[in-house]
This record gives sequence, structure tokens and C-alpha cells, in this order.
Amino acid sequence: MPDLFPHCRECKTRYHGKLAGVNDETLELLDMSKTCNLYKKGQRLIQEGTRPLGVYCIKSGKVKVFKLGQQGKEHITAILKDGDLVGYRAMLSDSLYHVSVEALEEVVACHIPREQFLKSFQNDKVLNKRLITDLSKEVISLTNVVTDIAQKPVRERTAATLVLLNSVYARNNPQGEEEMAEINLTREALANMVGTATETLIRVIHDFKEEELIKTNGRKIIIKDLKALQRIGGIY
Amino acid sequence: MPDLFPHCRECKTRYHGKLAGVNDETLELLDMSKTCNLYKKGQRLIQEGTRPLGVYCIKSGKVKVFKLGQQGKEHITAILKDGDLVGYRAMLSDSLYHVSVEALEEVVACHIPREQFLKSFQNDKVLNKRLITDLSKEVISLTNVVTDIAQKPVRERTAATLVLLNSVYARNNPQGEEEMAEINLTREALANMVGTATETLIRVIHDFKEEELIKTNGRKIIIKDLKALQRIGGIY
DNA sequence: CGCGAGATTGATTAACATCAATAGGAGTGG
DNA sequence: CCACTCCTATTGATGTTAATCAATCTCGCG
Repeated sequence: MPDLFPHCRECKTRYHGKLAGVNDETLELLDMSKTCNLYKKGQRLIQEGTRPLGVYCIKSGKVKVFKLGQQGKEHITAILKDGDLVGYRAMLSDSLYHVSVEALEEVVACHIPREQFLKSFQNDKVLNKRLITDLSKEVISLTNVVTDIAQKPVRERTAATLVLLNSVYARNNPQGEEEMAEINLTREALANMVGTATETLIRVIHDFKEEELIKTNGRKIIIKDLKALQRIGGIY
Repeated sequence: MPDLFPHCRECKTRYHGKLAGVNDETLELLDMSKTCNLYKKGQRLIQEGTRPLGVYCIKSGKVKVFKLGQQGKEHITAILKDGDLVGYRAMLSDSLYHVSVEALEEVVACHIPREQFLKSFQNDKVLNKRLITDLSKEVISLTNVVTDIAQKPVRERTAATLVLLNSVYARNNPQGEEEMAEINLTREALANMVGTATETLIRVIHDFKEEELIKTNGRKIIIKDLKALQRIGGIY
């Protein structure tokens, strides 16, 4: 049985995640200062409105990143998985967390304390460049999301969301990865990503199923025609 | 008559803009490499889809930052003014411009070429920290925008947009700045910021006028009750 | 084998977009 | 200075989309 909390050197996420390629010294320092934890489904890693004490590196499992809007309705801004880093925006801008992060299933994540992370961010060129690039890209992508949500109808947004989720739920296949992923989220969560009501989301999913663009297995959604969904979602 | 294209040292934006506080050497280098230009209303500084050759520093006038969505409908993501920097996200992430930037009136802006800007970004601690902080904050703020646009009705978004624009159009008063700004945009542009149809925006503006929250002078909008609008817009 | 959360379907309503028509109002050429 | 014209603003009527409300229905699980 593999170690739940291995040394960063042995962590599988080291090769495909946000920390891929950092230098050995950085890895050593991060490892020394980290605290790993097992989170059960529904447990919170980060709570909106609190002060950031560090950064989480997700080792396994999936989390949802969300914000509460009007009447406590969740808006899910991302689903993150192994290798992803979360919480660094708030730290780098010295502000409170503006989102909450919650485990969707059993999750192992390591907490890297603020000071150590900032130090590594200063000293490690690769990490520095990666995060700056990511931040910039995130701004770009969020701008697109804003435009889309403002202008595209639910059907199109749903298609785009499914395409996005397909790559999140795809296995990290070292080889080819043509097999389609099983998107495993509640309808409510999907609706909260698309930005619509649960019932509306269900109707769109229903249509997609009739049009043979997807199939379902229980609540799991498997994409049958990725190209078509990309076309509907306006993804080029 | 003041020089249209002064040395950065003498540029008024030096004290309140994004470049405030950079060290003298940086300023000298930026000045040497910059190219200043006068843009007439409607002229483009940046065109979506092109490759970033540098960064623009706005010396005077206002520009709109926008993206084309479905059927060529504009979505305006920001109104920028003197002291603002634009175009650095694409450069830092090494991607194409994802937005266009167009002069809303007569604008003077200086172009800082890519290499010089990146060099200054590397070498100047203040600039580096400022941009990273700004990027992080921008991600946070865009996340909020996404949630809002997904969940808040037009009336609330309109109120929030007016509050935002009030500070953009406020004079850069060194002293107090209690006088209300004159927001001078076409109704169409306003609608494209809020993310709604022009007619709908006009009706909301009409309501606000009846409720004495704003007054108008031609197309200019002056806020009469900022607190109320903040409340309606859900700004805390 | 019943319980309960999540999924689904149908009916109704509300918000907003679209279409159509009219009215201002700033800039232009005579 | 005036008439003209185009662009923007405004208002009203109508149509669509999607939210809400109200039942079921289904399935994993104790």
C-alpha cells in the first residue's frame, strides 16, 4: 500500500502538477515545512473570508472551488485535482480567501505554510514563472468566462462546461488518453458551475443524451461526441 | 501648454498610476524605450487576437477594454484611465491578446516594448510586486464578477457597475473627492458592461432616476445616492 | 424493504431579449 | 444660422429563455 503522505520527492504529482520542475532545494524545503492531511468528502480545506495561512497542494482526490452568491447559492468556479495548487492568489495579493474549497471525495492535500511558500516563490525561478504565467492565463480565461456567461445561452455554456470537465476527469494517462472520462458530479453542482438552475441543467443534459452527444451511467456523464460539444460550446 | 509626451519623470501618472514608486533607473529605461502616441476617439490601441509587442501606459483619456462574444456583441470588461497599464497579462503569459482596447475619447498612451518591460519587471522589485499583486487581485475580482453575473439580476448589476464607474470617472483629487463623477458612456456601452440589452439598461437607469438615486445631464449620469446603489449592488 | 437524498418531469411565472417605432441632439455642409 | 442627417436614446409591444414551484421517481444504503 503506497504511503499516503510521501516525501514530495516521491509524490506522483511532482511530474504533472504545478510544482513540476521546481528545483531540488525548493522541493526539500517545501517537504520539510509541509503538513499533509486526509479530508473526507464534504470537509473544507479553505473557508471563504478567512485569512490565508498557506497554500494547499492536492495529492489525490477532487475538490470544488466555490463562492457563495445571493441567497447562499453556490457558484462553482473550478474543480481541481491532484497536482493542483490552491490558495496562492489570496496569499500573493495579501487578501482574505475569496472562495471556499471543499473535498468532493476522499482527498489528500498538503499544506505549505505562508512564509515557506513565499520564500520559494521568490527563490525558485521555475515556480515563480509558472505562477505568474498561470495567474495571467487565469485572468484571460476568467475574462472569457465572464463574456460567455453574459452572452451565451445555457445550452452552450453547458456544452462548454462538459468539455472542460472531461479533461478534469480524464485519467492522467502517461500514454494516449482517448478514453472518455466519467464526469461524476451532482446535477446541482453541475448547475452551479454552468450558472443555472438544477432543473434547467437537467433538461439540457436530457437533450444532449437524446442527441447522442453524451451517455450517462447513473449520475455519471460520459461524453460520446466531444467535437460536437466543443462546437456547441463555441470552443475553438 | 503642457507637453503631450513628457519624460516619464514629469508624467503626472507617475504618482498615482501603476508605475508609481518604481525606481529611478527603471523610469529612465522605460522612458528611453517608450513611444508615445495620440489616439483619436475610436482608434484601437490593442486588437484581440494579435501578438503582444509591448505594454501601454495611459497618460490621459479613457479607453474601453472589451471582447467580442456571440454575434460580434461587445462585452466591456473595464474602463481604464490615466496611470493604468494595459497589455501585460498577455505578455506575461506569452499568449495572444484576448481583448481589444479602444480610445473612448482623445487618448495619449505610451508604448513600452516587450523586452524592456520584461526586463524592468524582472529587475524592479516594486513593479514586480505590484503587478503580481494586481494579477492576483484581478483574479479575485473577476471571480466575483462571474458569480455576480451568474446570479444577480440586471438591476443589481447595473447598480454595482455605476458604483464602479463612479470611481473611474471621479477626478483624481489630491484632496477629498466627495463630488460625484459624471459617467459619460453611451447606453450601449453601459449595457455591454452590465451584460444586458441596451433597452433593458435604459429602463433600469430610468427607474434609478425616478427613485432619485441618480440624475442625468444629457447622456451623462451623476450619482446622487451612492450608498443606496452600493446596497442594491450588494457591495459591502 | 423502507428512507432520504438526489434526479426527473410538468406546469406556471418572471425576467429579460428582441422587434418596432419615435424622438433627441450633436455635427456638417450649404 | 439653418436644414439635414446620422447616431443615440427612449418607449411600447411581443416573444423566449430560463427560474420557480410542485410533484413524483429512483436508487444506494442502512
